Order: sequence, then structure tokens, then C-alpha cells
Amino acid sequence: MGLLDFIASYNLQEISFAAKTIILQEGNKAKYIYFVKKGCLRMWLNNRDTDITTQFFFEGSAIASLESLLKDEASDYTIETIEACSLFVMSRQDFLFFKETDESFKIWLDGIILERFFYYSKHLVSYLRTKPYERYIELLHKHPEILQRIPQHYIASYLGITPVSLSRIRSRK
Amino acid sequence: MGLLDFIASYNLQEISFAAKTIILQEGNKAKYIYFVKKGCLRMWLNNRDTDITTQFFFEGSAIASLESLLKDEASDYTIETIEACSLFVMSRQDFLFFKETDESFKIWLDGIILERFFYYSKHLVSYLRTKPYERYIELLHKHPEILQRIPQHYIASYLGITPVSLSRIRSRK
DNA sequence: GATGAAAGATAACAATTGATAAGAAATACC
DNA sequence: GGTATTTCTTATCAATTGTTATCTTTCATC
Repeated sequence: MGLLDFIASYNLQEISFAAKTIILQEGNKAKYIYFVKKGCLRMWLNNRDTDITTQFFFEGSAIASLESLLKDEASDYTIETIEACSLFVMSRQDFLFFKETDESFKIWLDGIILERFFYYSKHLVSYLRTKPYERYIELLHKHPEILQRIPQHYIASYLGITPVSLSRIRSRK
Repeated sequence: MGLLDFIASYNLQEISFAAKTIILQEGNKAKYIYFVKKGCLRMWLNNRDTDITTQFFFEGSAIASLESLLKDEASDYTIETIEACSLFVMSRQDFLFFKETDESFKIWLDGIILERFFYYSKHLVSYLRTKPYERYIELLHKHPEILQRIPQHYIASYLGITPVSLSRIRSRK
């Protein structure tokens, strides 16, 4: 059973967002957790002039600043739609309520946190292990769908390099 | 209450290890979770010739390959003592038993996972945000105790650079 | 204290990336 | 369809890091 089936029983409101809409601004507290029905988004954080993309989200995934949502702190991250999106929305209040009262929701949430943790570990390791060129090749093989769907300068931001450098790498083959 | 107080009630066996002892080898399944009473350790993974240190552990912290322990998979990581260590040991069997039956243990574990998740997020962000030189300066300010206690080539391995490069960076001031 | 091994410093060269700029290509919008 | 904006490419130069090698210093062990 996919995530969207799972959350179907929660009767969440579905909202449409235009492309390039910021749904959580860095510095604000997360008020919602979203579930992606259609479209894709990115989570990024500001670094002086350039932004750094930490993760892409596609259909069937949950997206929220978990740290902000759980700790009620200002988010370090901005969440922004890349394409026009259709999202299911759950308020923080409901989120916390379900977390405490709904055993299957709690189990699901623990799973999400664990999954994210493993994802970040692997992502970090990939940074430690490989150079930008190799990271690009790795991404090309493991997630070609990301490269096809996501504009190149976001990919560069995700790989931790400049768009110029990524363009150079691509032309190197 | 610190971690060592918390786990005191579990009557764990205390074992001493010499410096540079490998207590979990990459490729093996984690059979234990350890709690550091005295000494320090590092978690690292192999990358061709050089190893990459992902985290240091000091007195009062728990150390295990959580992914291996929870999923019963071969560990990607090696755990090795840096100094001579005195560790409390809990078997995987007991770990899983307490996780299922002991509510306060489960809460503690969830906290550890969340904490590690946030740690990895921040560590990753620091990699994306800064260059080796800046990462070194950041470490110097935030965790001077690490620099004082840990041999320099492990620091280099942790910063994602070669020992030569770190030595150069240090002489740059 | 002597000896050998491990760790750190320094130097030279190659390779990669960042910064900046300018132009081409693609896309959005009226 | 035309215009403007955004995205991507290419080029040049400076700065940083990796690699390799050699030398010095520190540390462990007998």
C-alpha cells in the first residue's frame, strides 16, 4: 500500500499550487505536512547568495520540515514547488494529534523518520566518497528520472556545485 | 539524567577494549549496541584506499550501526576505538526485546534516531555549504575538544579531505 | 634510552572547481 | 508569434585540492 492510499482515510484537503510557489519559508515554523498527489518539489536552504537543494520530492511522498514540525522551531529549510502541484495538507495540530493517538500513524511516522535518516546518511556518504563529476554520474544511473524532470540548475544545487560547473561536467563525456 | 544513568538500570556488562580495536567490521551484521563509559571511538566506511570517518563518539553516547541493528543487514560502517575504551554492551536480542517491551527504552531509542537524523542533516548541510577550509574553522570553533583529542588524520578523514590538505590548511592561518 | 612505526609538515605538479562574463537556447507570457 | 526572462553553454583566470614524494616529529615498545 502506497502512502497516498494510507493517508486517504484521513480525508485531507487537497490544494493546488502553481509552479515555483514557496509553501514553507525558511525562518517560519512549519504549520503543515504535505503529501504529494501530483507534481514535484524541492527542499532547500539559503547560503549567502546561492541556495542549496537537499532533497527532491515526487508523487507519493510526504514533505515537511520534520525538525520544525516536531520541535516547533523555525525551519532552516524552504519548501518550494518546482512544477504545478496538487498536495494533500495536514495541519500540525492534526499531525501531533494523530501522532499521539493513532498507532498506525505513529508507526508510519517512525518509519518516515528512519527512512529520512538512512537517506541522509547515504547522501552524506556520497558527498564524502565522491567528487562532483562522480556524483553526477551516480545520479544519472540511479535516478535518471530526476535528471529528466528537474531543471539543471536545481540539480547543480543538489550536487553541491555551481550550474556552470555542472554544465562543464555534462559536456565532458 | 545522562545516558549512562539511564542505562545503569539495565545491568549491562562492561568491557574494556584497547585502542584501535575494531568492534564492528564493515560487512558484518551488528550484534551489539555499545554505550561509551570511557574513551572515544569513530565510525567509518571504506572507500577504495582511504577510509571516511562519519562520526566520533565520546563518553555518554551510544554507538551502533543502527541500520544494521534494526534491519539485520550487513553494516556499511566499521566501528573502531581510537583510545582505550570502557564500554557497556547490550546484545541485539536484548536491544530488540527492550525496544518492543520497554516503553522508556523505546522513547529513548526514538530520540536517538531523531537526534542522529538531525545530526546527519546538519553535517550534510555543512558539506554543501562550506569548503574544507571553512569546515575546519567551523569545527575548530564548535568542537575544539575534538581537535585536541582526535589524531589529525582522522579529522581529515572526517572533513572529507586528505591529511596533506588538512596540514596545509592548518599552516595557512 | 634506542629503535621502528605512525603521524604530520612541506614542496611540486596536475586536475578540478569557483567566479565572472558574454552569448546562445529554451521557456513563459502577453 | 514576438518579446522578455530564465536557463544553459562556453571561455578565461584564480584558487583549492589531490597526488606523490621526501623529511621531520612524535609515539609505542622493547
